[in-house]
Amino acid sequence: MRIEQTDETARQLDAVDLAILRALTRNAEMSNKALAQQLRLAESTCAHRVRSLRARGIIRDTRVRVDGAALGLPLQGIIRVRLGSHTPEGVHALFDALAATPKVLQVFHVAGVDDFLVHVAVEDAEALRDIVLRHITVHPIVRATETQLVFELRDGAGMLAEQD
Amino acid sequence: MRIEQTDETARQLDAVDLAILRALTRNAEMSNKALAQQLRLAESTCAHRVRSLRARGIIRDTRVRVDGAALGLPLQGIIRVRLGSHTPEGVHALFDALAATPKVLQVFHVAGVDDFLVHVAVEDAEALRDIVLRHITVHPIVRATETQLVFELRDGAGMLAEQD
DNA sequence: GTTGAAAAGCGACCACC
DNA sequence: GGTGGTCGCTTTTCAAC
Repeated sequence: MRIEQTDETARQLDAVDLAILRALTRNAEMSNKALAQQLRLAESTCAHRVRSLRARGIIRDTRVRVDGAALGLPLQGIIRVRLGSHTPEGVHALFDALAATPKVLQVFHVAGVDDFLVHVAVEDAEALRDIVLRHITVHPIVRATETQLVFELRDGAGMLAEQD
Repeated sequence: MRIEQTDETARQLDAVDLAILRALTRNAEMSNKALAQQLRLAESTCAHRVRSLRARGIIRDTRVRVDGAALGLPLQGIIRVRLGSHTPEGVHALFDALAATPKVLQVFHVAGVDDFLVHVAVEDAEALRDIVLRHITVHPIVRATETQLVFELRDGAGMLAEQD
């Protein structure tokens, strides 16, 4: 584990903070007691650190992750969206509409070949078509879409991985 | 809220289960007591439901989300990866390597124009180039990459949204 | 910033409906 | 499947280092 901090934002995070973030990023159900034991801290110290990380906004929130298949949404897709016009109002309105669409998990507003990448979870191929036709290409601003089926989605090593 | 369940997998999830999932998907820090009050359930009933959802794998896990900018990784990108050959061993090995790369948040294995979409968080443009050159295009199986900068990433309405 | 010890709150379990 | 009560543990708080 690297101890010294290099850049200005990370300077306020020491090795203990990073260890806490690593643990809670893997499993946030862990009790404060267990976390303190693992890091060889007093329970009160550990609780204090965690509260501070939340207060500073470094820990944004805590969420459960739901199994899509168990919910009847076994299929995932990425819909690449290209626009025909790019007025700020039009782009923002579409962004809002995409994010508000049921079964949409994440919306990436990107620079590059595409304008948006829409990650969705659906029950079957027909539901996927429904989203594309009834929620995306209905917007006149959308010039073209291209849908990619997700075979598998894995978590990466993440922001807190040791450098290699 | 729709009460009746239509498809077979969701049949085992009633309106109360869905309400629990909706709440914990937004904020998993909520205490069992608060959750029970919100849903007008007895605390023991509520706890029983939540434990059952976990045991059945419908709730996969609980995680904190960390602010990338606060950690010194303010830039996000999507790297689209196309392969030159598609042997199962080669594809799997690359999948493993991508998921194990520091600063990689998610890896999508997809069908379509591309083979993988790699979502990364980095400190600056040079770090992005480093990932592409030193962790992705180094693999001989990779034919081409195309990088898209992420302007903004929003959560969608999600799997539990009411149908519209 | 860190610690240990008391007080307050919470969740696990039980018999019962 | 849902209810209310008791017990044991965890978290919070606080004075002190």
